[in-house]
Amino acid sequence: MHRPRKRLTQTFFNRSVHEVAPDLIGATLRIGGVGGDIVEVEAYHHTDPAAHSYRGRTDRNAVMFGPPGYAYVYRSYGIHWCLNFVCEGEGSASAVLIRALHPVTGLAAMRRRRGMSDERRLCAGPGRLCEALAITSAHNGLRLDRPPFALYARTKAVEIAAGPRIGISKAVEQPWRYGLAGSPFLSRPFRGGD
DNA sequence: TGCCCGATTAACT
DNA sequence: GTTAATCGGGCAA
Repeated sequence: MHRPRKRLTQTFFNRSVHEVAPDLIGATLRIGGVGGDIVEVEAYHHTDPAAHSYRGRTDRNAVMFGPPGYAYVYRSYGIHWCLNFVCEGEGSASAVLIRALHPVTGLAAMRRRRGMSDERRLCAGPGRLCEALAITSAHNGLRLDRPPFALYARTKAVEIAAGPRIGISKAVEQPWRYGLAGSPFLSRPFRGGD
């Protein structure tokens, strides 16, 4: 006998990104039944110069200005897709970037989509993760508590590492990247020994 | 309008 | 270590 895992709903996301981001480490994310456990994320608050929402609303970032608990998907470098979860109250325009997963469910589909087999690299990076889960602009603005999304709270305590975010040029020293300490599925290790 | 840069990645040397 | 792929936003003109 076991309890069903707790689904993450709007209540979970209706908090500061700096609370939600570390709480997502160890949570389970599946899209269309394919996915795994979140091992790396980054927080982007609207007052943060590195956030897309910092300079105000545009067609691209409009979902960030809506209610929490929705997916914000954007095109990166004109090539890759990146997945974010919108947080805080409507209009706060803050989100958490999902950077890496420990692949668990639907490994064959992920390997096929990625064109490679190494589990450690299937979802180790925001663009790679979206390719493995077949996330595109079609997912932008979708609710996270309904299909095709399925999100569940972590079931065990985890050791969380924090450090500077990756690939940005503003607010580079803010330690708003969070990860599962020691995980082999991170896009990059944390300094000081993940 | 034109130009530069970016929450990236894989394939190079 | 470097580079190319490729597109939306921001800003100057």
